[in-house]
Amino acid sequence: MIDVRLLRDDPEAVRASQRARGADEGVVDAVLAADARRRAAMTTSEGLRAEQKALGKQVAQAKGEEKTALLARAKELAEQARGAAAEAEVQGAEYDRLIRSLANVVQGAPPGGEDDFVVLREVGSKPEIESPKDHLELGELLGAIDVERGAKVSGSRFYFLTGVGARLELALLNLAVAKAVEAGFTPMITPTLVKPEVMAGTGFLGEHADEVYRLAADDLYLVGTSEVALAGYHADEILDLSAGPKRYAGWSACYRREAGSHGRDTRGIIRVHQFHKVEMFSFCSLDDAAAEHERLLGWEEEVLQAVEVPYRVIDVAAGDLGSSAARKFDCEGWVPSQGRYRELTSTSNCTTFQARRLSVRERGDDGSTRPVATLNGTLATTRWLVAILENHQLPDGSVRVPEALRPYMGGLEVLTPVS
RNA sequence: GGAGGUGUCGCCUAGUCCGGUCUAUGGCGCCCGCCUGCUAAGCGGGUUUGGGUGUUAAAGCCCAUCGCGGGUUCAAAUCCCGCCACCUCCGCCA
Repeated sequence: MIDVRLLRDDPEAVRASQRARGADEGVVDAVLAADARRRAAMTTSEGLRAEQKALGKQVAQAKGEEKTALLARAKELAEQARGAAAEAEVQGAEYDRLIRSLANVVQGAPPGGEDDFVVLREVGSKPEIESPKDHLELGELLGAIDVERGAKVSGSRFYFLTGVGARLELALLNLAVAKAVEAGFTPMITPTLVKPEVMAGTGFLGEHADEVYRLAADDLYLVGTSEVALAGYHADEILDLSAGPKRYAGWSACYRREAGSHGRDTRGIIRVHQFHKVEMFSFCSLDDAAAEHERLLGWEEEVLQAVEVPYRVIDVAAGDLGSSAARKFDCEGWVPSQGRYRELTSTSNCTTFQARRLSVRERGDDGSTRPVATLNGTLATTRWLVAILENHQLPDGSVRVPEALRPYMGGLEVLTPVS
């Protein structure tokens, strides 16, 4: 949810943002009109209510005939007040629906759609591999990935990580947690089922609602990332951020329906319904948010470098941002079998968009409250196994274990094919 | 799944039976001031949150807020219904 004051004071800024996203800018004026109606209805309703309360006090003290007369008047007023309150509620709900339909105001992202990203830098050198095997072939050789049985048990886009595959994922996630702890994050293991208001608060029930698994019988949602639970962690709280941002590293399973991506990335574990992720989440002051965003990106790059995967950093275009994000940087790892970069991390600055919906605030110097900024970023996911396996493969199908992961794999240096 | 209990403005707490005098009591903590070599004590004042109105900004005024949502009533912390969380016990169960 964006700041209604920004909308009133500078509607053109919001229209420009909507244009940059390729979204409907007419909503801006619809919200403004609804806001005016809402406030008018509220003033009427509150005035009547004040009158009613005053009269109520007279009723309490009056006696006999006077009381009877006042009571008659009070009943009439109560009826009017009820009507006005109902009208105010209708207008308020309409305003709420409209303002929640607005995406966050873009901040510095390049204009355009999915293909209009800007490459900020490329890091690491791509390995020279003659006819590289893809991650699934490697995974099967190593006894690390079993998609056939995944499909047997759960359907397409499910898999088992087996043996060294399971160990490799645990090693990767543990490395990520260790890095996070080193950087001062509080590690968290989060719920993966959340209430509707939390899911809505993070902005995932907007245009991407069909990506989310819902358990109708319990009215709960399966999270697509621990960002959801972490954002909700401080809902309805007033935080003290005077000592700096509150930083959490969430470890969780993530669930995605992948509706609308039929036929894309059907091979292997690039696009799956369930995976694991270590996610950074930061609550910080709005003033500090852009700098914090750079820091999150820095930590992502640190882990990518630790596992020795070549990558590039892109500044995601406005039209490809989620509704909560004002700006987003992705790190894309090199995938030799595809000869291209694929998304491995994504860090978003959601400014105050999520915090407003979830009511996460901090206290200003003057004692007033204001919404905080929230940011998130990927520190490691199951998908990284694709890049790790492929970039470190050897001609015989063995895979060199990056040094940083070895301590988490009992010192194992090379994964070798099982006979 | 069943029975009982609890939920009040940071924390503790009064009020709920019997609706209006609740503009929610008191203590602790915190903030401001006074007083006193300093500190402590003492004294006085302030201290939920959201919104509306107003303004250069503010003050002020108004509405809502006693776990959440409904209902009854001229009027609800208080009465009724539903839900949630926590505690105690019973049953069941990886």
